[in-house]
Amino acid sequence: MPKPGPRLRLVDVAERAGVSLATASRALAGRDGVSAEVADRVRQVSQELGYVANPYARTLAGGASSTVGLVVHQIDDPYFSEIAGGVIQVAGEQGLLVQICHSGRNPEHELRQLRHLIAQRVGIILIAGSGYADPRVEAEAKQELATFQDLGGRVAAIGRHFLGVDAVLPDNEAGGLALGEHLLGLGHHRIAVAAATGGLTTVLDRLAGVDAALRRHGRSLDELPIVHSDFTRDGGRIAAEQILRDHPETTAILALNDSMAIGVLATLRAHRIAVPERMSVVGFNDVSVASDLAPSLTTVRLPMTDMGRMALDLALKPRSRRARRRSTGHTLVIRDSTGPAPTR
Amino acid sequence: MPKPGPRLRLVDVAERAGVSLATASRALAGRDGVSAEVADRVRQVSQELGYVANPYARTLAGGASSTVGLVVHQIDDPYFSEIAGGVIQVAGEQGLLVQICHSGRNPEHELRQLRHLIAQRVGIILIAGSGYADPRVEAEAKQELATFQDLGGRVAAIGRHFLGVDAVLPDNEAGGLALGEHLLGLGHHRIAVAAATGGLTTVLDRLAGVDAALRRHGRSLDELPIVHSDFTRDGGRIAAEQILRDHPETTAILALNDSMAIGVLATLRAHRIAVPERMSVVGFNDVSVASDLAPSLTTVRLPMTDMGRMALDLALKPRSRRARRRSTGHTLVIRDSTGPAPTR
DNA sequence: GTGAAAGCGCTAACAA
DNA sequence: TTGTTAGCGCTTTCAC
Repeated sequence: MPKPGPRLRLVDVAERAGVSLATASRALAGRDGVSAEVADRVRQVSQELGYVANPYARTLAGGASSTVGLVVHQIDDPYFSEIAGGVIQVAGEQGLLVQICHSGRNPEHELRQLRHLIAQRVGIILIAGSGYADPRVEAEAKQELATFQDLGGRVAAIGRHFLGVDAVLPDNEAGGLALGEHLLGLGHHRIAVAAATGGLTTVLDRLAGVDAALRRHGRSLDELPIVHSDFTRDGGRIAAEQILRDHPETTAILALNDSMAIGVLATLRAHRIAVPERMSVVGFNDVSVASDLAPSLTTVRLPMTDMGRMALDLALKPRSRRARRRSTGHTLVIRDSTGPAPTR
Repeated sequence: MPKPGPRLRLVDVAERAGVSLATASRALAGRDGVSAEVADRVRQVSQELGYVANPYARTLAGGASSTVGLVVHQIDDPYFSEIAGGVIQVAGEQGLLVQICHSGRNPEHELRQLRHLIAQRVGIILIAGSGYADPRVEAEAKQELATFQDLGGRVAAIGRHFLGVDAVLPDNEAGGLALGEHLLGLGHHRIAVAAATGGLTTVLDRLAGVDAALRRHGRSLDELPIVHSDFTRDGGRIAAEQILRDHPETTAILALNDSMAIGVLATLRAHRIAVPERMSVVGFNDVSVASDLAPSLTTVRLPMTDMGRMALDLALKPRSRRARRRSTGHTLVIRDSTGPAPTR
């Protein structure tokens, strides 16, 4: 592995500006104890020379770590890549670097990544993706993050409530409610749910929303077939096959995210089942391709890019006594994959 | 921004193992000059204590930088997020960190990002996305990367030939040829091309392939309408609108990437033009949704995830005298968006 | 307001 | 084979 070469150092800037190392450092850090003119001159010179501080030296000397660690399940899942896009935007504006690593939807692996990031002394950790309903699974990560924060690190979560850190929380329950109401409003009584594994809070929250909608109509989630699979297209395919086999009377499939909905649509197409004439389908998230599918997908829009931005914004604020929570809002986007329940 | 807290240091490990700092350093780095037993004991102790080296101190002291800088146009473009997925996989296996930044399809911004990464002392730079046909545009980046390499950095490009560095090169020309042959074989004579801006080598290479196919049939690219737009869905929409307006006799649209093809399909759907009965459409890349569109998209598959892996693999090898080139291979994937040219 | 000097934790010469 | 020591480039006391 390569070694860094000789480059512009702060002394060079200081020399050119005719000040001491310490003054130059203060000026560039924007700390006070430097006269305005001197500070300006230093910044000017630094600009001209194209000086960029060596982050290793800076961090080692007890300065700020300017790197953000972002933990996602899988970067090539559009949900996460859009979030990452938002994070990278803000980071770019702030001159921060973003390190991305995969947790692979696996709590143990996630914990390893977390520890690695902490050992690497990142300044900020952003952790995205559903949390686990079982508090024991979250406990270690929570502990690790708490220690990290006590040592001065900053943390924000995206889509997890039980980590004891600042969090951006998608409107999962409200979104589930909106989808449920939408399908019920179209006259669907035989609704099946394509869900991910039950241990995820995202799944539980979205289901709770659906349940709330059903209860408004004097029904409940218990009556619906819920097939548990993965939050992926393949998961959607598997769930759809099972629904078609075990619950042929179904007129609407509610997939708990868009990836699953895409898998559901593919399966229905393979079975030559008309959407929405014979079967309505809804997803969740509104990833960018949702509008380009055929039929285009009715779904709940979450502002993924903004969620990434919000998370980093939160983490850039000083830590507060209590963990902050930011709700994302949501929008029901009605497209062509849903229609009135077929009349028999 | 936070400061790192007090943590385990190498001296602590050395002390516990009853050796000096230097010996401990050597033992953990796996360098020789340490007896096997001592080395083992040090590693043992380090393990037990859960010691992880401080990368800032390590790098500052002239050690290896273990971070990889990955420059992509836009991480939430599936082409790039799949590449990033491959890079992150390999990096995870090697214990490397991946820093991702956006160039935003803008040579100047890309140059800034490059300089920033270099200033940040990353050890490896991976640069993905089409290069520019104008050598002057590439010149600065090329120069910057050459200097970086001379200082011991490693670089690999994905999809760019003119950077003078190791490169993973997608089969753009051969893929273009395959698509051209496919459409001509279906009897299409009125083919229009939805291309991105002409300054990109990817565009030129793919067009060259199409031209080669045409020439085999006694024709040439000059006869075809080529609409230049962006490598995005919106770009595809704009191009399709223009093609429909100016070249209504067209029976096949060849989009130079899948994003554009998706935009083209959306536009055709809006115009109620049947695909493939009245119009065939092809894309390029085979992003994962291509198979889930309706109609599913005929396209050329590039192994994006592998391309990411290959690029990092290349960069991890020692630099060779001449820049290496790895071709990716490609596969024509025929799906439902192409059919025989309509007979009049 | 400014400068001199002491580290931060590590690697790599240089000694032993 | 092992230990000692001088930096790497920066931030931050502590003097002035």
